[in-house]
Amino acid sequence: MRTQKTYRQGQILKLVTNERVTSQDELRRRLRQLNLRVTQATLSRDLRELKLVKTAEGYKPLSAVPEETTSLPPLARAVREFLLDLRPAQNLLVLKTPPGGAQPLAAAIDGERWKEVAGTIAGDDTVLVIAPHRRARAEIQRRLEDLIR
Amino acid sequence: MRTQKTYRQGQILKLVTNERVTSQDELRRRLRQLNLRVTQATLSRDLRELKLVKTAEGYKPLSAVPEETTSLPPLARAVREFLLDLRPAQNLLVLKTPPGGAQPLAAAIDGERWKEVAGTIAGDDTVLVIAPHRRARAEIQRRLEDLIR
DNA sequence: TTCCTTTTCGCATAAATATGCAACTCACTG
DNA sequence: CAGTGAGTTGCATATTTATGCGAAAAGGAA
Repeated sequence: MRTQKTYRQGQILKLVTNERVTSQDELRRRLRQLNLRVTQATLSRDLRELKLVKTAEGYKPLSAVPEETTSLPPLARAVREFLLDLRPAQNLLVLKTPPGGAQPLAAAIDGERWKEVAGTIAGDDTVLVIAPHRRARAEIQRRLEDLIR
Repeated sequence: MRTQKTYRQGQILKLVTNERVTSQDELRRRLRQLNLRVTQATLSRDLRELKLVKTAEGYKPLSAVPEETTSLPPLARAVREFLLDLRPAQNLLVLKTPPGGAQPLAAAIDGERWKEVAGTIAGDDTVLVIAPHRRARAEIQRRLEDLIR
């Protein structure tokens, strides 16, 4: 039966997109209800072939996700690429980057034209972000930290 | 040190997008070279927070991959949604679907206007695809099977 | 058919990942 | 300050996933 595998993988796709399946063993049990009996080992192989990945919310397709980097807004990209450390100091925020990363990161922040940012000063591996007051600094910090994830 | 975690996750992002990291333990060793010492357990938590998933090619971001379904060409979507089984018979191809799935699947195939397809007939849960000859049938079969993955 | 090659799959187990729990650190509060 | 609560981490271990290998099945060729 050549179509056995194809059929099974079709079912897997269907199951996985419709409900939350969080382990291969759970998937195995669901398939058994459809009268498909296979081992976890086979499912491990199937999932790889189908490019389904395990997430906190169950298995999901990963068809097209090569370079998310190229599709991100500039600041998000810069933060992901350069921001190594971030520390608050009153109304200031000190950002650390790898050598040479400060200028591009500062430029990206400037580019956002956030009203909370009074200005930035970039050295080689450090950016100083100046906010009018602590409250503003906290907000900037929050936004940057959100971008990291 | 509140920024410890943030810093580490920044490094993880950087590492993972630049090189191929295939296990948490490997990631742990790479981080150690940067003088970041944490256990695999912590990395497991970090990866989840960063929404990085394990793929055959290493860890990858899963930020934007909610509904691939909506962005797929119609046939690919229909195949994924409805095609349960596929069996060749000379110059014919018999496709099985869940009840009611045959019409939409057949419509999607028709929509492709493949020259190898002489025509289709759709019942309730079965589609018959008619090809001019075996060779053409094989080609259609191949394309459909490719779409499954 | 019969023989050969390729693919699929289970078994057993290795490898990798997730998590309950307790320790520790901060930031605050009374 | 002591006390409280939230957040972070390591440890130990449970749970989950991957894989080497051999058996069986499928697909072709002659």
